[in-house]
Amino acid sequence: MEETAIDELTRGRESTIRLEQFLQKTLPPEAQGPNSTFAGLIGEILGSFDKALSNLDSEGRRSGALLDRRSENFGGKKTIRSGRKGGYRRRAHPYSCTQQRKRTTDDGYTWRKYGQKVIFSAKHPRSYYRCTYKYDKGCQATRQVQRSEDDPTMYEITYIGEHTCRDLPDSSIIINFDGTAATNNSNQPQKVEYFDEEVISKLVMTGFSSSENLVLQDLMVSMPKVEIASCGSESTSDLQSPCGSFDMEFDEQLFDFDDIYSQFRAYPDLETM
DNA sequence: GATATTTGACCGGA
DNA sequence: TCCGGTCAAATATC
Repeated sequence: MEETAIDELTRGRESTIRLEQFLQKTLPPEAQGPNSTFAGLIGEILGSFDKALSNLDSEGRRSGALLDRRSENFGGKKTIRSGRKGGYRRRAHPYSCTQQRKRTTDDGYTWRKYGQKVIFSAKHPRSYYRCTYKYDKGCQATRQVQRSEDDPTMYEITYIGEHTCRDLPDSSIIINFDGTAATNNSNQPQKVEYFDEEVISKLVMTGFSSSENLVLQDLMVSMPKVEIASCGSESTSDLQSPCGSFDMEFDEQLFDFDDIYSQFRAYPDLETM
C-alpha cells in the first residue's frame, strides 16, 4: 500500500519535471527567471513531492512501532497503570498539518477540549482538543489551537492524526471536479474527492497539444486526491477553500495536502493564464 | 442528569 | 531536568 503511494508520488514528481521542461520551451524567457512565478511554483511543487516522499519513507521505517501504538489506543479504553493518576502513552504524530485561521470552529468536525497549557516562550496558552468521537468510534484525531503571536486575531491550528469517525463506504464517494457538492439521498456527511481541476484545466486550455495533455493527465493521476468533508452551512471558511480541512489521502493514511494546494492558490496570475 | 470545560497532576521525550 | 501532551477529578452549563 505504502509502496503504491510512493510510486504515485514518484510518478507525479517525474511528471512535474516533464511539465517544467515543457513550460521552459513554451514560456517566454522573461517568465522563466529564477524569481519568476513559474520557477517558484515548480520548485515548490517538487519540494512538496520530495517532502511527501520523505515523510512516507520515514513512516515506513517507523510504521511498525506506530501501528502497535495506535492499535493499543484504538479501543478507547485507557489503560491506567496501577498507582498512577495519568497512565497514558504520548502518541507520535504521524500526520499533522498547521493552518492559520480567524475562527477555530468551522472545520467540519466536532471537538472536545481536554487540556490547556501555557507554553514556554509563547504569549498565549495552547488548547488541546480531541475528536468528540474518540471513545465512541475510536477516532484518534486531535488538534492544538494557539493564538498567533504575530496576529492575535488569528489562530494557529495544528491537526494531528486522522479522523476515523467518518469512515464512509466507497459508494458515497463523489468524484467532483467543479467543487459543487453533489447530493445523495442519505443524511450522512458526504465524502467528496476533488481535484483542483480549475487550475489544471486552465493550463490545458492555454494550448497544450494532446500529447502534452498526457503530461498533465499523468500529473493529475499522480497528484494526490483532496478529501473534502462536506460541511454544509459551515462550508465557507476563512481559508480560500470549500472546507477547512485538507488532507491527502492514500488509502487509510492521510497526508498533508495544504502545501500543494496553497501553491496553486499562491499564484493567482497562474489562474488567469 | 448528561455533557462540556477547567485545571492541576502525571508522564514521556529530548 | 525541563517542557509539552494527556489524564481525570472538579466544576460549569444545558
